[in-house]
Amino acid sequence: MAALTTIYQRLLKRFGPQYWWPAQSPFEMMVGAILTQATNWRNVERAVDGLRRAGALKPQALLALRGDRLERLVHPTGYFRQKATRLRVFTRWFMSRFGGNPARMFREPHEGLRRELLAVDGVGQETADSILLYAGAKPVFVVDAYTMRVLRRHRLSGARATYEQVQRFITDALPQDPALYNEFHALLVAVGKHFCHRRSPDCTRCPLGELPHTSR
DNA sequence: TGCCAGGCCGGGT
DNA sequence: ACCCGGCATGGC
Repeated sequence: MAALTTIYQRLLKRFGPQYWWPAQSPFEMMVGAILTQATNWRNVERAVDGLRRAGALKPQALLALRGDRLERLVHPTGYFRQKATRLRVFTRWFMSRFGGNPARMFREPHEGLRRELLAVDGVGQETADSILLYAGAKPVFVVDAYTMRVLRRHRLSGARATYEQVQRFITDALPQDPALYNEFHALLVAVGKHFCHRRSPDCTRCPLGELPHTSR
């Protein structure tokens, strides 16, 4: 079976570097991480652009928005009431815990920081790990729906594998390198977007096609 | 037209 | 420890 590093190299050759996370600041990245939950990235871009035009991509500015204004700004991402609330809850935590200062936040060891993030309402494992890797450059691998599907369909993980199991499988097989984790996860999303959807899996032209795969 | 998108939470088994 | 329903808009 092909090692993960082989898959990584194959994907990099096929898709090229992905330059993740597409954000201009750590706070913008963290906002995007919440907005992209179960949502097309296209819609997130619209919302982030709106927030930028409103000058709300700074913690205190976001918190100064009226509730209904914030809801309208995040409206294109769906779940707009939940997400407006989650953004405010997260930002309040970020302000009170770290003074809204990302450098101070990521000075923390990532294990403890992960636990704190998970305690924030609206931040689950993927969102927490995304923030640690893509805003904080911590050596934490992000597992998402595409990661699960791609690995499953190529029989690199079991059908019932959990988030933690997949995460450990990957981090145990690769050097502990944030830049590598960054690129690999982004590439898994790229290949997933092209070839690995929930239904009607078109794995035949997948760059990993030499590997055996199932339709789930 | 329906199905899906870079999840998370709370309640039930 | 899972499993499910709710949350909601925009694109192809």
